[in-house]
This record gives sequence, C-alpha cells and structure tokens, in this order.
Amino acid sequence: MGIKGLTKLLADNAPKAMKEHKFESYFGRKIAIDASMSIYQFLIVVGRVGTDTLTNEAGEVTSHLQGMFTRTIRLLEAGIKPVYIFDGQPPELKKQELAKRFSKRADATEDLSEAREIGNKEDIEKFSKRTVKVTKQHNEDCKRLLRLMGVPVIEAPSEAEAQCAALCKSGQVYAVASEDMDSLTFGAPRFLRHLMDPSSRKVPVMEFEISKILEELNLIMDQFIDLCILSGCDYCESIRGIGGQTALKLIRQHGSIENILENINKERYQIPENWPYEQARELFKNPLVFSEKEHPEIKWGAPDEEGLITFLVNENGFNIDRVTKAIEKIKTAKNKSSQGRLESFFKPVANTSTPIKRKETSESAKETAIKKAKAAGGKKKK
DNA sequence: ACTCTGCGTCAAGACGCT
DNA sequence: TGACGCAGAGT
DNA sequence: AGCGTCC
Repeated sequence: MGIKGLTKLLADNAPKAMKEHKFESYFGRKIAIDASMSIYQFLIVVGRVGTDTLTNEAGEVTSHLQGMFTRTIRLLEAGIKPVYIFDGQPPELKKQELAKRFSKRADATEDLSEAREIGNKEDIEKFSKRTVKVTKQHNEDCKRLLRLMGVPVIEAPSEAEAQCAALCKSGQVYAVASEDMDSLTFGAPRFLRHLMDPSSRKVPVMEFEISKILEELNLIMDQFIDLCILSGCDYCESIRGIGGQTALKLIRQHGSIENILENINKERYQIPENWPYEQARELFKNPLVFSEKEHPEIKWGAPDEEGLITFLVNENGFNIDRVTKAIEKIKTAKNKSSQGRLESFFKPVANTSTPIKRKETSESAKETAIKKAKAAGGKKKK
C-alpha cells in the first residue's frame, strides 16, 4: 500500500522535488526494481481474458514470464541496467496488513464464484483480478528467467523496497524504480515512478530526490519518516482525523510524533492503543537489508541462450522464433550499452528534465485556477 | 473554506499488424 | 492496490 | 490509434 496520499502531498507541498525525465535519459543507468510488484501487475493483466491467462501445457500460468521477459528486454534496449529485488520475510508489524489483504482476497473469491453462477463476464474478470496473489513459484520462475537473461537478482532478507533503497544509498544503483512511495520513506536518494508505464509515450518518468524533498518540506529525514507514519503506512494504524496535510502541519509545528502526542488534544484525536509507531519508525530507519558484501555481486552478463530455450520454449510453450529473436535483442542491447554510460556523450544533454508544471488542460484549468487563487490569497510560507 | 473519510469507478503489459 | 471524483461531516 | 495476440 505504501504511504497514503504521499504523491499528492508532495505534489502540493514539494513540487520542485519532482522532475519529469525522458525514459531515454536513463541510458547506462543501474536501476533497482521491486520484482514482486512487477510480477503482481503481470499476473493481473498479461493475457487475461476473464479468468484465462497465458499458460503452459501443464496449465500453469506463464503471464508473469511473458511480462517479465518483454519488459526486461525493453529496459535493456533502452540501455538501462536493471537489478531485480525479491522480497524476503515480511516484518512482524506488517502481518496485520497482510492479514487484511488476505481477507480481501477471500472476499473477492466469494464474489467471484457468485459472479460465475450468474455468469456476468465483466464481474468474473473484475473479481478474478482481485484474487491474484504472487506465489513462491512465480518468484522462483522469474528469478530463473532473469538469471538466464544475464540480469542480476537479489533476494532481500526482508522488504524488497528497503533493499532497493539501501542499494541506492550505497551507490550500487543510480535510482530505485517503483510505484510504491515507501521507497522514499526507506530513504532511497533517487526514486523513479512510471519508468515502465505504458511507456515514456503516455506518462513521463517522474524523478524524486529525497534531499530536495526534505529541503523543500524543510524537514529532516527522521521527521519525514514520522510524517509518513502519520499519513498512513503498512506497519501501523494512523490517527483518525489526521491525514497528510494535518500531519505535515503538526510535524512542522512539533518536530516529532512524541512531541505531537504531548501537545494535541487527546479527546479530539483518539491515539490507537499500544500504538507501535516507534517500531514502525525503526523499520523505516534501520530496515533489515543486506550490505554490499552480503549479497551476490551485481553483474550484467550474456544471456544463456540454451537455457532460455529450454526454459521458455520446452518447459513453458513459448514460440521458438519469438524467443530466438528476443535473445538477439538482448545480445545487441548488451553490446551497445556494455561500455556503460558515456558521460561526455550525455553531459551536454543530461538535463532533459523540466520542472513539473501543473496541468493546464481544459478539464483541470478550473482546479488550477483555484489553486492559484489559494496561493495568491495569502497562504504564506515561512 | 479546508480537510478527512468513505463511496464507487477504473485500470493496472508489451507487441505487432492493419 | 492507487488514483480520482464526489458526497458528506467535522473543524 | 485500435485491436488481437502472446502461452
């Protein structure tokens, strides 16, 4: 789930910390990606018609392989060096959240069988998407695929997002690409959204720099973490009646959750019983991750052509011509970008970024006008 | 007037042929 | 699941 | 751009 409303909060309060970049500008960059997130999306959408998905002869789902394969090739062709991070054991505090998701899936399963009885095709598709779960097998399949492609894989001890952030902090990757905003809470210095959206064509890549966010919000990292906890995270409840805006105001005013708790009206705001905000804070601040020496070296190698044919064609029913062509693409892409990023080549045009602008389309013109009026109307920042 | 909440809704990949 | 729009209620 | 296909 990430952090509730953080995108909007940052768009409203730290717009300069977000920059639009071209997909192409990441040529030669090493990028960490949370694998489970991607797999989940693939399972939901790739080749799905009703409850049907892509499958091999044994009837096992192959949508995640198709999705992972083509997406990774797309990244490689763009000169991007992806490293995929897989989830380990979730922290204790997340169990509640996971239980919630589990029960939602159970509800969806009931809705699905009901829809099946009635025979409503749209409902069947809708509910079947909600029952999707990434299994151990899906993860293992994708690890095997990526290794065969010569793409590095890291198995995180706990949260993948936390490991991604750690790789970025230590300079092993340039940025973390995810749709999950808690990468920022984990302190990823540079964070990309929409890197793999139906592409650079529709939505530009949005790049966040944590240092700029802190600067613009006028907070230190510890305070930003507290802000995220108050806004609503996966690890604990938040305080009913306090959303992003109020949380930001309170943090600016009091500096920490402790001080806020001492100063707010507890009649008005019900503080959850035994609220484990300190543990949540610790999970963001010092998450369980592998250091550079504890995980395998991050290396991009040549694809194992035979292995790919065996796995994809023989075991999973992929079309051999497509796979062969795809392997050629991988080889070409790797040769092209094997020298790495030529800084001299890119420097003059490195900043293709432009500060984000508020949309001025006809639909949103009204909203923008209101916002401008608001800003002009005496909302002063210190 | 502003904010939070809760409701529904929608869509969520990538490719190539036409 | 999240993002967005809209209704409603609380401050 | 729209639409069917990938397995």
